[in-house]
Amino acid sequence: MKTLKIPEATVIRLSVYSRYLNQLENNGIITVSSGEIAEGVNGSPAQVRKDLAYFGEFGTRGVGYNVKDLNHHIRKILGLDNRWNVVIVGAGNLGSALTHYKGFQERGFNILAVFDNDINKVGLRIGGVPIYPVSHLSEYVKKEKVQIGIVAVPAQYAQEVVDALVEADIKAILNFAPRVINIPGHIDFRNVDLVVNLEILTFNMVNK
Amino acid sequence: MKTLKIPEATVIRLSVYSRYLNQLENNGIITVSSGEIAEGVNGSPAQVRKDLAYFGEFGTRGVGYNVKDLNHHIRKILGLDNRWNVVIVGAGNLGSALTHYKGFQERGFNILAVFDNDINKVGLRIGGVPIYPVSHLSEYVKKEKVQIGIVAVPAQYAQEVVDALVEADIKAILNFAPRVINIPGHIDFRNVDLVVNLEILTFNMVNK
DNA sequence: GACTGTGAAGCCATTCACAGCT
DNA sequence: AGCTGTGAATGGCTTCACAGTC
Repeated sequence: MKTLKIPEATVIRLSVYSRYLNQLENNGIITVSSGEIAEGVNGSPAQVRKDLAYFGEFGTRGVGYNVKDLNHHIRKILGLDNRWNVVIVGAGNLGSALTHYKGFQERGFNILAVFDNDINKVGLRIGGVPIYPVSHLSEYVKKEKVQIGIVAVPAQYAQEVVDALVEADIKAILNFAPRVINIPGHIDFRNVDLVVNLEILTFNMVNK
Repeated sequence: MKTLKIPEATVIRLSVYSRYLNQLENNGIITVSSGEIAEGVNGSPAQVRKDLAYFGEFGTRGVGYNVKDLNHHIRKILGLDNRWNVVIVGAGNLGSALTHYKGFQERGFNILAVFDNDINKVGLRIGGVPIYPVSHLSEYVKKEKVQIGIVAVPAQYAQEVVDALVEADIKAILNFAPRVINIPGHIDFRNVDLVVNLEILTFNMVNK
């Protein structure tokens, strides 16, 4: 749809703007300026305006932005105007925590099922979400039209889990396993690497 | 120490290179070229060389890099030549998962304690790590020389927990709460935002 | 007067291409 | 011949500054 290339940093900020706008909406605030948004998210006014300008003209000169309208636009831009089906692979500590995580539901993500190979976990539920064996993963993803897979298995199993998701024609994957993953370019893929994040902190502490 | 400004992207890649070099070391591989590293981490050879060149000359022309030496250098650059004391605030699902997470210990992070206000959790242990009340947080951080705090509390408590860590003169904070945090500039601070990561994926799926 | 939208400038990171070693 | 180290070129993101609108 959009052909113009959008910086990933802009997309990240849009998500943060949206969360801030939710807050303003809850406080009954009608109008907001780029400067106020900037203050609320620790950014700059010019950045806010530039980010929004990629997608249209949402504001009124001399006035600012309508909070509700703008938030609606941003949610639509982010694809949050309808809900997404998600599965989590790995029912260990991290997988369980992600399954319980309230923030996903609130933002339009339906966590449909968790997959694990531990025979003692299969059949149980995590906060209402059923646990199935990994052998059923591909079939389930196809049948239930799951678009997003979250990988929270130990590093050595991550590639095979990703392969199974790819085979099932998943659209996007969020990977928590600390391992370089090979994946065809047409699938959206992101890593969340907990150790790397800590090591950036130690680097900064040591090099100053 | 290092005055030259290093791109954050470079630091992230160094952490990934180091993990890949561990793998090579375990496989008994002695020498590696920038091209092989690039292949192993889905990067480019020029990028690998440029990243390393910020910190010195670690390779031999015509030959490549000594795996063990290079890994040692990178770990030192990242500040991993000695261990770090870490506390986790929040003993909920996410805090528990992070406490159990094996990857931290392996890379030199000692998780000393977890803090929570739930009276039913205080006094218990998570995989051997004791849970203390949040009221003891500042005192503990000072006394035990904790350098890194991980914040895994609900969003509405995140700022006050951060304030307590700042007051205790913590050096760095990794925040998992989906909330904009205000923090003095001299403290190293990073967000890991799970929802934002999913929303980047949905943005990419919708806009193609 | 206030605030948005945007071309231009400035800044930063990545890629290129080749000189320099082994 | 092979591979590193690096200045130069390119590409991309952010900031600036102001014209346009209410």
